[in-house]
Amino acid sequence: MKAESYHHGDLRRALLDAALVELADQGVEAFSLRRVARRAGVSHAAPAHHFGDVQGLLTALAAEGYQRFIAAMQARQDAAGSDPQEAVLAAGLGYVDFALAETALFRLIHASNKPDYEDPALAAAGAAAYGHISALVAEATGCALCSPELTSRVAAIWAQSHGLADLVSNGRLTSISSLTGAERDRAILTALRRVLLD
Amino acid sequence: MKAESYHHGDLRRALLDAALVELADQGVEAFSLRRVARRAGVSHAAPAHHFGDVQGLLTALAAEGYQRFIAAMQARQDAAGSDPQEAVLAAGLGYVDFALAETALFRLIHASNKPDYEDPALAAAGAAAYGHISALVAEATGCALCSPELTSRVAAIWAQSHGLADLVSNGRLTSISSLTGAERDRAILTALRRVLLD
DNA sequence: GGCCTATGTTGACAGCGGCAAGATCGAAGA
DNA sequence: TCTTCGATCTTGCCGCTGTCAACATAGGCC
Repeated sequence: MKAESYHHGDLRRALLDAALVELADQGVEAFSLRRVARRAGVSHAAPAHHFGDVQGLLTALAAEGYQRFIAAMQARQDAAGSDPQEAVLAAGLGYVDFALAETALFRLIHASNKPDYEDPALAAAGAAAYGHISALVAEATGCALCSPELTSRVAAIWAQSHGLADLVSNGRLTSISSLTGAERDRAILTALRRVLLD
Repeated sequence: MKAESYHHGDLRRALLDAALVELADQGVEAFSLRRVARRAGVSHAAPAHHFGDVQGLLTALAAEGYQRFIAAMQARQDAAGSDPQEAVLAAGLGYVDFALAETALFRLIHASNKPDYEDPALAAAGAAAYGHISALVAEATGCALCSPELTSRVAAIWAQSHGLADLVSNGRLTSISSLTGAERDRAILTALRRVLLD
């Protein structure tokens, strides 16, 4: 992990970190691979050896994004009680947390076609996120796994969480995005609770 | 409206039309101003005289997008009965219709920061969309206009419609996006009905 | 010790958005 | 009717981008 040598040591990791900063700074739409390389202190063509092209880098970044996304939901669940229905609501709060804290990453995952979603690692990461929510809803509703009833309920909960996260992080729902902290949490919980759970 | 003359006649309109095609073809992220100009059969610098820069063009396009968006909701409402609650559900269906039929335009409006949302025309178009839904929910719930109760309910309905539209148009909710026609409508309605209206 | 491959660099290319300077046209006023 | 003037459109340039090919370096394996 030498700092100044010709070979970097862990350039792949360094590029991913730089890309996260670039993404937060510039957003998905203005993302520049050359700027990422500059941030990492490396020539503009170096990333190609690790990610192929810009799509490769964004695909890897999206896979990491899904992990952070799940972690954000899990963090709220850990803070909440063990009641299954509370867990669903907590996950919804975490969903919105993630959209607000890492908006660009959220958009990369949910509103961009730059990543390659056929990529196995990315597909797996996405499936893990779906599985996470699905399991929560299954517990809260008592629906059998893979039952039509469950998928229908998951769709409703997911859509509500996602809609809130997207609208609030974009500033489209000013009635909520103008709030902060506990007040915002309360407003989001109110909306989440409007979705029938049982 | 001469076709082959040096001066186009209505290049502004022609550019907007070409931009709609470009948007549908390439998506927001790969949108190219020069390609729009080529589509319109005009030099690459011509659009600048009508829209300033690419942001200007996309801003104008987004404003038109909002009108189409409202029209899509209205179309479903017209097909539905006059019951206020049915109207809300119909608008939700129209919301999803729009996201599926004009995905790129939907993304331009809801998940892009390329347009300038400070632009008065665009801000007005966006406010009109909010007002449209808000009025529907007010009628369906009997809440007073501008009451906190109403804004809270609007948030819930809006989020559900938006979440469904976004997830389905992105193919994230395969359980719904794999359906078509009446089957899909039914699945969406089921999810929409899970949001409490009264 | 000597090669070999992974990992870097440099330089080129076309396409992009934006700007400046020139060409063309339509219309308004002398 | 003629002329001038401003709006509209073109051409050409700039720096930026992503990608590719050719070359440099270094660490590991025989």
